[in-house]
Amino acid sequence: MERKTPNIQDIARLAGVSTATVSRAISTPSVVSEATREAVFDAVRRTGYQINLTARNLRRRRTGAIVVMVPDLGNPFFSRILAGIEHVAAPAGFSVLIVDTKQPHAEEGQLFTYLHNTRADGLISLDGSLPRALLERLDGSNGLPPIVFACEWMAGGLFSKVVIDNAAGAAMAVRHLHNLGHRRIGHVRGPQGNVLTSARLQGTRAALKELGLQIVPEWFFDGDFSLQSGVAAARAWLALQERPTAVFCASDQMACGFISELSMEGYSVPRDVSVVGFDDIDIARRFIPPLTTIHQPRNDIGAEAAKLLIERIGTGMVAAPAVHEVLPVELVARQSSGPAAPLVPY
Amino acid sequence: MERKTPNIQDIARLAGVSTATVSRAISTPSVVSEATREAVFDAVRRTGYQINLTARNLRRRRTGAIVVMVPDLGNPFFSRILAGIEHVAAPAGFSVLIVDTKQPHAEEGQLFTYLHNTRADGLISLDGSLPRALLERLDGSNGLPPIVFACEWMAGGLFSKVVIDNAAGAAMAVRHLHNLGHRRIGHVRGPQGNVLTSARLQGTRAALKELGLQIVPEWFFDGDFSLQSGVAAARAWLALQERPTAVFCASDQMACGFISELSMEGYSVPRDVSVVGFDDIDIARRFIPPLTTIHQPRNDIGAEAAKLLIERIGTGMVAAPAVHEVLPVELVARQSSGPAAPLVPY
DNA sequence: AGCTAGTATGTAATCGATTACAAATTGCAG
DNA sequence: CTGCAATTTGTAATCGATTACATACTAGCT
Repeated sequence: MERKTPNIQDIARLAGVSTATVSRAISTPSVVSEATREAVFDAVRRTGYQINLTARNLRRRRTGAIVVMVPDLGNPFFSRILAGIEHVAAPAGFSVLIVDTKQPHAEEGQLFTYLHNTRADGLISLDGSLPRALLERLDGSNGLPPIVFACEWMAGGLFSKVVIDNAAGAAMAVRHLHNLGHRRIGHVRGPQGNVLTSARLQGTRAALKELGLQIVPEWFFDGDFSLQSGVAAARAWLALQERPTAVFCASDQMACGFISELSMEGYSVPRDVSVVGFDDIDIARRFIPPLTTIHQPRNDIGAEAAKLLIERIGTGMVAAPAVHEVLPVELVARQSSGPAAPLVPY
Repeated sequence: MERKTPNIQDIARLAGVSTATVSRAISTPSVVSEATREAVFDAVRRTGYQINLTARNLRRRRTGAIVVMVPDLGNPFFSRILAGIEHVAAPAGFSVLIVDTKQPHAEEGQLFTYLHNTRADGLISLDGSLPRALLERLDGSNGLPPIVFACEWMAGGLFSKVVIDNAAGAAMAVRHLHNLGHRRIGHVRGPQGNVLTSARLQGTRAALKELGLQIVPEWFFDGDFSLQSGVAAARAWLALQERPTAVFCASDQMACGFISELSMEGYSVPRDVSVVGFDDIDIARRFIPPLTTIHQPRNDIGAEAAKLLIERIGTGMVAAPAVHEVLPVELVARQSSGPAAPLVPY
């Protein structure tokens, strides 16, 4: 048994060549002669040699890793996006490093070490609320790694991003409800200050206005994308004197929480109120009733973001213009939305 | 603007000391004099110097990263476990690297490069079906990194693991149904060959036997933990002449799929059949009806696994005996399970 | 003053690869 | 047989930190 893992020197000795040749045989086989190549590969096989990536990366001035910043790892919404990222990054030779930005240890100082280019060659952020100060120092300008946002983004358009048309999605949801005959439509918002919240809110407002429907402030409920906040919205809905007959929730999780709470209180969806979600998470089609929602291609978002980032890393990340990719959304009509009840209760 | 990021030499020059002193000022501040320390820190501040982790890691012969192997990143069951791992690993100075073992690129050869110690200092696997051949070469013996399994594990007890008592959990579920008066109890299995599948199946069988209930083969449905397989099990249940009055599903996802499909066919839970799940995923408490299930402390599982691994990495990973940690599960009774109907229909 | 112990710093080797440059070898045309 | 280009290989510098060892200096004691 070896005392330690073999290194390139050991291979060189065994194959009777220099380390330079070993390196070449491994990285650019075409430039070494048939015979030497075989000798080297044979030595590699015999020893089980594995290249030391740390050393290679040091010399090549790269890390072979990309960091993904996730607002909340516990939220299943992100799982498929991560899968999409991993699906593209791994074959391209990049490891995927994940950071939960909402963890207490992820304060500005800590985050910066992740962004720094000795840790990763690039960064994908699913969190649009990273401290500005942090990012201004980044994105290629100072030799620091390129950044791509996905799902969420930062105002200003400075950074590349892969997103969906949130306003359009929201408008689709509202129009769908309108088509079903609903004229009193409410909305459960995402968390304050979130870009998705404002985009979906704005889309909702615009569609309501366009359809000539009134915008009733009491019908706009606070939320934060979580199940629990959907529950809270349902309680608020129950407390209303005049209730909207349909509610568009800015996330499926909130829609589930909303329906669940109403159901516990003896109300039924869509009989008593129609509900539309946003995201099309896995459970949506199997919720009871199955959720009408705006489908987001989560896998593709992750994959596209990774593709974009890796491209940037490859091109020496010179201050290329930011790319803004917008992926399509579609309405998936299921059973949580139905025709509006006649104006006068039967 | 600098042409490139500053390195330790630049700091040394600026502070008027040697690189050795800079290194010491940063890693072990107590051994340098007050004055020098200040000079160094000042230079660091002025330049925005960030240590090059690749170089440090090369010299220290470590990577500062741990790899987590996830059977299916798209499955939300794993999200909280990842969060638990990240929560412990990040403050301890380890980055978390994730690999989806079910991706096509994750073949044996590829996987091995992840396991190799130039990539990571240790490995947490949530996948109990890694190729044996792969693992036999690992776990400290050859200077390769230590491994901890979490949730799933590999038969043989060679590796450390953090798990729950799956058989006990299954037995709790069965006993709960028995207490409610059910005498005809079925089970939806996990995927073939999975350790969780067999443990939960075995626990189910044992409890049935202990309670003097019959074990009817037709009441044991195939599944693979997914929503869709729960749907399939529901169809199988519907097709039966003699149906069990209660079904224990080996995962919440299957339980949701099962209930959902029955509901679409006009059946209602728990009126027509009681259902118990396993895992207590986030949506469980908000499903309709809220799911009775076996609660797994997913966050803790991840955190414990990370703690264990990091400990091992710290102690130079000499062939320490494998540690097998078993975390407690508990039954959470909600509304998907109810009293058995009287033997003769009303 | 002379000696010891302790503190602070510098010199240079080292981690394990990559690669610019030089040198050696081979092939072939003239 | 000579000369030149093309191919293959080796030498040694390099990436950016850490650390063993050596050295310089200070303080305290006899």
